[in-house]
Amino acid sequence: MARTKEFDRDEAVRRAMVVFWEQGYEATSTDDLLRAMGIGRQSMYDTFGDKHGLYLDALRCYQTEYGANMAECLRSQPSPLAALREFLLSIPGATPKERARGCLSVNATAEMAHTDPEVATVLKSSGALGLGMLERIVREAQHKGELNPKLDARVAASFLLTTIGGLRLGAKAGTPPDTLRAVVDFTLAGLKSQ
Amino acid sequence: MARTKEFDRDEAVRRAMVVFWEQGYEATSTDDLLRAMGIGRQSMYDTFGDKHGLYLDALRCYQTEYGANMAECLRSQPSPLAALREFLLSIPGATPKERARGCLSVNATAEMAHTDPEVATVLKSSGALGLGMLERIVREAQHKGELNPKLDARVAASFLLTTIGGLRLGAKAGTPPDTLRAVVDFTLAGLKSQ
DNA sequence: TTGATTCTTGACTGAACAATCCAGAAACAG
DNA sequence: CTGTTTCTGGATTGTTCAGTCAAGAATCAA
Repeated sequence: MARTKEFDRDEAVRRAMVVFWEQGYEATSTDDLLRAMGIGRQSMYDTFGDKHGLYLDALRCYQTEYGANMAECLRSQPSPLAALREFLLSIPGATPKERARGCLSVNATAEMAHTDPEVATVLKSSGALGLGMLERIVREAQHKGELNPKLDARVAASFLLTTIGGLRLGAKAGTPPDTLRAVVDFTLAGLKSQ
Repeated sequence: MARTKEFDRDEAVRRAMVVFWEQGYEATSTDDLLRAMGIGRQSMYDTFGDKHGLYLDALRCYQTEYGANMAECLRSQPSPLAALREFLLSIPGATPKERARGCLSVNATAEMAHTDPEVATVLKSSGALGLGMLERIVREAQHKGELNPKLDARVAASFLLTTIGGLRLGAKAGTPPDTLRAVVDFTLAGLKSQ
C-alpha cells in the first residue's frame, strides 16, 4: 500500500472550474490552476493527465452542478410556467460578477466547440440535458393548461434553450438587467400567446 | 517623402479578421496573423501597434461588413417580416464551415467582453447598431400591419437580438439546421401572435 | 542623382508556456 | 520498525509567445 492523496479531487476540479469559467481555456495557465487548486504540479498531471483533461473534467463538473441547479429551480414552483420564469429571471437577477462570468458552457461553446471534438461532445450532452428538462417543463405546462397543448414541446424547448443562450450572452455583453428582464417577459408572452 | 506601403491595410485587416474569427484571440499567434495577412512582422507592429490593436480593428471591420450585410438583407424584401425571416434563416442556411465559425461578435463577447474594456466598447456599439436595425424593422412591420402596433418595438428588438445570439451560439454548438429553422419559425410565430 | 524618410525582412530577446524529472516525504502492510 | 509504494514540490526542460532591433531596400522631392 502507499500514501493516500492529500487533496480532494472533486474540490480541486471545482476550483479549476471557476478559473476556466472566469478566464477561458487558452487564457488560463497551469500556474493559475495550481494556485487556485492548492495542489502541486505533479499531482495535477498525475490526476488529470494534462490541462485539457482537467478542462473536460471541469466542464463535466459544471454540467452536473448547473444541471442540478436548473432542475431544482424548475421544480421549485407548483406552476411550471412560473418556475420557468423564475429560472429565466435568475440570469438578469445574478450579481454583476456572475453576469460578467457568464455561463461556462456558453463560453466553452464559443471558444472551443468548433475546434475541439472532445469538448464538443461534453457540450452536446450538456445541451441535451437542458433540452430534456425544458421539454418536460413545457409538457407539464401544457398538461396544466398553462400553455397551448398544440405547441410542439420539443421545438418550444429548443426555442427556450436558444433564448437562454442569448440571455447569457447578453448578460456577459453588459446588457442591463432590466432589458434582460423585459426580454424574459417578452419571451414568455410569446410562448403563452401561441 | 518616403516609401509607400506595399500592402492594402483594409485587405490585411480583413484577412486577420478571418483568422481571429476562426481561432479566437488567445489561440491566435502573431505568426498565424502574419502568414494570413502576407506581410512582415514589423509592418504589422508599425501599422496596428500590437496584436490587441489589430484585433480591435478586425472587430470594427467585422462590424462594418456584417452590419452592411444585415442592413441589406433586411431591406431585400418588401415585407419587413419576410425580410426578418430571411435574415434569421441565413443562420441555419449558412454552410457548415460558416456555422462552425459562428459570429465574430458572439465569439468576442464570450471570450473577451468581461475582461477587456476596449473590446467591450466596440461590441457595445456593434450591438447598438444591430438593435437599431431590428427596432426599425419591427416598427415598419407594425406600420404595415404585420405586427401588433401595441408591441414595444425596443423590447421586441432586444428579444430578436437575444434570439439571434442564441441561434448563432446554437449553430456553433452543432445544433442541426432543421432545429434552428424550427426555432426561427417558432420565434416569428411568437412575435406575430402577441 | 542625391538625400531624407519610411517600409520590409529576418534575426533576436526575454518572458511565459505546458509538461517532465527527480529527490524526498508520507502512508501503510507486514 | 522496515520496506514498498505513491504522493508531493521544486528544479528544469524545450517550445512558443509577443514584441524589438538593426540593416538594407524602396520611394519620392529637389
